Amino acid sequence: MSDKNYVQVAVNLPLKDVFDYSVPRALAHKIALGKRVWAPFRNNTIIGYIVGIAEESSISGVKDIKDVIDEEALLSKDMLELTRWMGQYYFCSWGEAIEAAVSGPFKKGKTTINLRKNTELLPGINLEGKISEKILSAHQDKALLEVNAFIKKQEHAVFLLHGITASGKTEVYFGAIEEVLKQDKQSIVFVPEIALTPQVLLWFTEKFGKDNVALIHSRLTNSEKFAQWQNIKSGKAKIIVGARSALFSPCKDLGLIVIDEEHEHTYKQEDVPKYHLIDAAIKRAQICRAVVILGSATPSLESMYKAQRKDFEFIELPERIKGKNLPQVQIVDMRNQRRINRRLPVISKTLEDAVIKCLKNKEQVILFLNRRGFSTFVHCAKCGYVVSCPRCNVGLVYHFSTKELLCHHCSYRGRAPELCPECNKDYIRFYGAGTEKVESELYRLFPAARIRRMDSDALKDKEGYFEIFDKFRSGEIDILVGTQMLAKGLDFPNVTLVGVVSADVTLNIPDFRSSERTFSLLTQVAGRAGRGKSLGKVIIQTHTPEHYAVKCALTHDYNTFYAQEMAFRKQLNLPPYTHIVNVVLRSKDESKVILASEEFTVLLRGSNREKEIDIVGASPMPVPKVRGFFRWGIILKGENVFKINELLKACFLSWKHSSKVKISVDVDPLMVT
DNA sequence: AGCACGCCGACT
DNA sequence: GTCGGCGTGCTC
Repeated sequence: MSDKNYVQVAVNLPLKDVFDYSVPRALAHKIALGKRVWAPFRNNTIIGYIVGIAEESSISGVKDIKDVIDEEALLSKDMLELTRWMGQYYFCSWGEAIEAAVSGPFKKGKTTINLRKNTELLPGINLEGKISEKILSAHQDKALLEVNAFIKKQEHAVFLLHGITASGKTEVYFGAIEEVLKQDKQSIVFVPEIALTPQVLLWFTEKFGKDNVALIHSRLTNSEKFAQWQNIKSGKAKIIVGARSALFSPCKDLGLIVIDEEHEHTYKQEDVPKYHLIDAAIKRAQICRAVVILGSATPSLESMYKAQRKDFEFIELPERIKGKNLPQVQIVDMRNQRRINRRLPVISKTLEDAVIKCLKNKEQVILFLNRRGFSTFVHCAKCGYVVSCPRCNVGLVYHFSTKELLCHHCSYRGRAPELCPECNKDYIRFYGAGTEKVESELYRLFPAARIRRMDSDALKDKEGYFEIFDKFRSGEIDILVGTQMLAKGLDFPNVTLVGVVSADVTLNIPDFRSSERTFSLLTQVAGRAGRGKSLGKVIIQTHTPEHYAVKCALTHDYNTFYAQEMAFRKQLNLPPYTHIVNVVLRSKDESKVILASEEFTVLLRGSNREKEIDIVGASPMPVPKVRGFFRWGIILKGENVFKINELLKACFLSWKHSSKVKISVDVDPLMVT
């Protein structure tokens, strides 16, 4: 019998994947895959993860590991496989991917944590869980039957559940989870934002009892995370509700993954490893033969495309439940509005009248504008000077509440100049409306109404997300104005009017997905109207009423939107027909970034022998300067991410660049040009 | 990434 | 002289 003398160890550095270490005899019995070790590295000791065990090593001068940290493996075999795939797909090291999978309480080599008393999810509430028999619609019933067939077979499959707003997707999730429970397996349910977890948690605890439900998201304390982690690991918690990080829940036996609002961009992690939850969750489900349900009223083109290619099973819920009719949508062409003092009104006469009617009927109104602040454009009317961020060069936004100019890229703060810094004249003028401006207009137009603003600025003081929503639901607020955080799937039965102050904000973002974002946002926002007894109404103000994203939202027509948008993507060879890998170079020294990106582009082009990969760039990023760093990007397009990554890896190996230039790689980025 | 080494210019 | 900025190479 030969000794297990060597281990392969992954470390949290952007380096090669694994390092070999020898195992001293005294530690030999403690070695196992997925355990952490203390490893000598250069002249200090770092944490490593055992990802392989071998009888020999080709490395000369291997060092002994110093200690084995864990009694029991921290990472399961499945988790090692998942993280290895993540590293390969998202162009980071295995160790970096593992680091993302390690929960807070286990960071820095910790193995346990003192539990604080109050780690209960819903303190004071004692929910037993009542399996209430809801009568499903024919469509829901059919959907559930299809999903449960796979769950029963314990076979992996991905379902795309396209259900219009208020079509009862949740009931399908419930039914699938019940089926998984019969097998004594676990389910993970993802929601796009931490702010939504309490609501969803409540639904699930009401249904399944609070002992069966766990919660995972990044804002829990380490003590709370540890308690939840243990409940999941032991198999006690059967349903895990969570945000993105719940992907790494240490499930004993995972049978189902539900991703609600699958089109949401928050499912993409913005820092390394820059993974997309959908792809990573599908990978995890493949590994453990679990079923995945992706639910949305406006599926991402990526998911819909896969459904059409039969990579995903496709299910539709085409009707709203029990007589909740789709709201009537009306478009107001802002180009036809009468100017007042040479300015276009923020709120059109049509919208104003509709609000008045609502208030008269004691109904509630949601006004939506995806832009914070008061004035989004501050300039000198005499010489044209635009007040911009010194670190990012983008226009500063005037915030009325703080009387400050704020950079929405880097949070730079400054005072609004009284005289133009360029020509010294008293002609500084404020243009462009944000949520604060809408709020002040509302006070002017409807002095008797109870108005509240909800955006990330408003949440900073006194009231939180939930308090405002509670007050709105209980009728203490008549008009709620805010950014896209209002669009999420919450129910307000008394809301009969939803106004989109400007559909153009999202439409004009210079990104190839701006139409998709706009259509989906308009549809989601419109879905907030008419959830109660009375018919809802939606008013969309825009300067481009002829745009297909706006037109399709008008008629709730996903299929037409999909067809048009796909034609556009096909023409430009964009996702979902291809995959994009974005290489971003940044430096405080502008000439160094330009030089490096041009050099690297030449290198990439030279190595791209088969011409399989489309190389675009190098060019400055849409926001070329952020926090004083100049940014240039190279876009790589191809059908196969692994092939793009191969090319990248080869070029990185044969290229030395200035240490002043930092490089990051984003696979399947959400934003490019 | 983070650190040591070695090369240059420019200052008490 | 020597301090420090920066490119280069390496980490089992």
